[in-house]
Amino acid sequence: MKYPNLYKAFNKHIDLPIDVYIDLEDRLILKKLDKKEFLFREGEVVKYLPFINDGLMINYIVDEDGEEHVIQIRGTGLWLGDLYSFFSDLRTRFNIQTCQPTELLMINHETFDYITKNHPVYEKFFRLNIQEAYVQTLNRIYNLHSATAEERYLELIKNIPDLLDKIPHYLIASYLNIKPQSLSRIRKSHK
Amino acid sequence: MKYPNLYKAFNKHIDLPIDVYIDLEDRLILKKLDKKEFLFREGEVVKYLPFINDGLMINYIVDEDGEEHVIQIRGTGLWLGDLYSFFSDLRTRFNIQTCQPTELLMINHETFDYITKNHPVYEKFFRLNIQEAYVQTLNRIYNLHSATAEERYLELIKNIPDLLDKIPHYLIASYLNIKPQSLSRIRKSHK
DNA sequence: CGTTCCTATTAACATAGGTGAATGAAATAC
DNA sequence: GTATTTCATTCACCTATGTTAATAGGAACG
Repeated sequence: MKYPNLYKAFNKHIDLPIDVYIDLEDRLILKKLDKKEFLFREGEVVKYLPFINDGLMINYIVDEDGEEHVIQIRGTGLWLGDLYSFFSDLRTRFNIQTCQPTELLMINHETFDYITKNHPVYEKFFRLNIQEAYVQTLNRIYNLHSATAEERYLELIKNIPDLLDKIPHYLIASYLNIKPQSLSRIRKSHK
Repeated sequence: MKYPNLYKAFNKHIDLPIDVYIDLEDRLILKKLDKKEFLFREGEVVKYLPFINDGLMINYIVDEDGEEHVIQIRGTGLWLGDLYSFFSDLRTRFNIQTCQPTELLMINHETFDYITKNHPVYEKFFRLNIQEAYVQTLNRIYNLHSATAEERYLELIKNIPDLLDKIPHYLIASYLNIKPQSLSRIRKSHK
């Protein structure tokens, strides 16, 4: 087994026999990106389902004023791409970029069709995986509605204590839906 | 065919043969709720996948201060429940309530297992359906990040012009993440 | 039918967070 | 190693939205 992180990620939702896993592992596309590299950008059609085997990435959208809005921050052991673009063949709205050198394991359409056809358990996995991501984003909306900027900041660094060292503060500010100046102000009041 | 709305909803994502649809339709549980009735509440384990055949519902979470935060508003032709609770058997955080008399078509576990086993196309449908909902919530986060309260209001009434007549303004305000007083203020400036 | 409660609106005031500008530190480029 | 850009921080000031309170119209209820 070359990628235990991936195997572990599958087994969070389903019981995956080793040989069924290996059948997929042999077909994965390995991709290594440097810091600040793009996996894909707005306007492209996404051709892969990417799993972050090691690293850290963000998903952001640029608005009409050219401002970047960080929608997701995800690291090792998680998936981050655009399922919708992948499955619909429509252009994505998202920009997916690394925050540090990152190793990705990617599934293309051919492999996805092969594994779901031959091992239906994978279809179930992807359904459960998306469900979890979906509920997470609903909770994120609740968080944006019910918590102040300060509370969101404290919760974030509680969940990911070393995040401040790993990615620029202005991206964290964007994720928290505040300006870098406000993040500074909040951080100052907690020193 | 008793429920063309449902058949149409399936065919948005997949090609569903009539007989495969009928096999499901015969197993649906029909539920009629009055205005302001609950489909389920926080703390319950959700036993059904509910489709809104006719009506309007909201999903809200109550915070520690007792304040309600409307996370979703969904009407005829859409699904609204808690997939995560349904599939994980864990208690839900959500309160799902009608805003007007509503007719629901519900799938229980037995039926879900039966139809996905006998007609794999349904498994695919639910995956695609969740994906769409997931991308919608990501866009909602983007909207909360990039648009002002006023812009969110204008976009909402553009998309659902008669919403103001259908549900209390304080629920719309909550969905927009503002107070009723602010909604009044915004509405006043657009008369 | 009047009473009670709930909702929407308005206004005066308060505040969290935004804006713009200045500074220095750190990263990157040459 | 120096020059240049990028990033984090601070400050003074501003604005959108929250807060509190008062009012009034309707719906629900006995």
